[in-house]
Amino acid sequence: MQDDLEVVREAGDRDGLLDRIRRLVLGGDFPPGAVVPEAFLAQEFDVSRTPIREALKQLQHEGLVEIRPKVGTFVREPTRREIIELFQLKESLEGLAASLLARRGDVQELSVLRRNLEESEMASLTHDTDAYARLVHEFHWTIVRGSDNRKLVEHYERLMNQLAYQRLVLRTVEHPGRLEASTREHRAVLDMIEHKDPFGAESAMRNHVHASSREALTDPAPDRRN
Amino acid sequence: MQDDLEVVREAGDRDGLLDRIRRLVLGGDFPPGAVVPEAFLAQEFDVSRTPIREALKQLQHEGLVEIRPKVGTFVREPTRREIIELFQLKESLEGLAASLLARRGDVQELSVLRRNLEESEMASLTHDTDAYARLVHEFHWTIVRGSDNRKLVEHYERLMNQLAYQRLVLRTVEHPGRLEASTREHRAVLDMIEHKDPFGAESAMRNHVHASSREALTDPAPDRRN
DNA sequence: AAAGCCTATGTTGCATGCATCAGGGGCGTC
DNA sequence: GACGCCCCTGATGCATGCAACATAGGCTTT
Repeated sequence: MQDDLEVVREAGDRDGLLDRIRRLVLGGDFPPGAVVPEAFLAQEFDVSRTPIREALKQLQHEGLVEIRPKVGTFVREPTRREIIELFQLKESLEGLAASLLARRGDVQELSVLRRNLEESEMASLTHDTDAYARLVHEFHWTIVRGSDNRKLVEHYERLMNQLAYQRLVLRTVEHPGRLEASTREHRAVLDMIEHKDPFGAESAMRNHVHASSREALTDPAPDRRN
Repeated sequence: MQDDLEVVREAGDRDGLLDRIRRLVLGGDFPPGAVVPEAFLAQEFDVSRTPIREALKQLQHEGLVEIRPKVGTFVREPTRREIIELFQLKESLEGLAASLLARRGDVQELSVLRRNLEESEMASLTHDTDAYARLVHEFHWTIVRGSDNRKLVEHYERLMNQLAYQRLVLRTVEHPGRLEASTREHRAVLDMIEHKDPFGAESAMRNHVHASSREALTDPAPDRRN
């Protein structure tokens, strides 16, 4: 049930080098805006600069870093505007995913989602926000994977990488009352999927994402620099 | 009004090398499934293999080629299933774009779209399918760009690259009666946008994409190998 | 003749070296 | 003291060379 997506190694990806560097960047080990010298990464991963450069170029393509020619590679922090744009996309893609899953009506996914929802309610009651954030993450991913549309999964993955989801989800979860509302919305989505109502599922999911995005974009940790 | 998107050169992209190789691959100059040796491209573009490799890795990431480690780079032809998946995404993304444009109600884009629609009707009457295909292409791109959501544009671009649009659009256009129906659907979309009705615009656009995708996936040039 | 091994070849994967250039700091000038 | 010029440093961008490996084809063996 864990991230067994993308088990396939990219060509020549020395033991998943791309993934490791991506985690380094996403993990916030580097302050956003900081430079990430190729030589440092090369030494860090004990390879030459060549494969490092290839990986960095991919990360640039993914929008995670910015490579300023002849200057260096910088960790890219999405602007507020980009976050809004990404949430609009998220709403659309997850809506599609919910719709497709509802149409398929796959029992396998449904039981996973039901179980997830139960655990979420538990975490909600005990106010275990960490567990809750993790469960939300799994809930959404399960639905996206359940769409059985690999291209959708790929695009969603790119999207989520750029959103640096973890922090934002935590923000959302910390809003008073949001946690309970979120759970209700999840249940609504699951209901619609169980009723095999693609349109309703899409609508419910979009409502949910929209709501959570509004919370993610307000108050806690203002950080209005962008 | 031409593809002035992505004018910015990627870092170290020796004069748009990535774009040039992408065009080579998309242009069908290589038979799908054929190998594209790095050495050949290196000679072709008069650079060393290093920047070629970087570009090829990106193309793999875009899903346009497949790099089999230690074997070679192969032009990737989407399977029928992938085409279906991509059209589902297309429907969703263009629906979002239409919705956003309708909400913005930008006059600039509207006049472009009106003009495009007029020309389309001309091409429809004279059965100039080439011109029609080009106009359809512009119509959709104008709406996507008009969404004023750059991330959406980026994802759409990736999507369309994988769809090798040209061929499929031509297929669609060659369906009897489809050409007129397509024009009507375009008008419906534009109407909704002009009325600043996001929901209606999204719906109209999704209907249109869905219809055209159904045609694109049937009869002409069966090619059921996948 | 069929099957299996083995070598030959073409290609990739990566390390290394060098040219190039952006930016910073020091110096001189006004 | 402020401004501007110039060199210097550090990093990148790319070419090149070599090792490793997947595949094909022939050869041997049964």
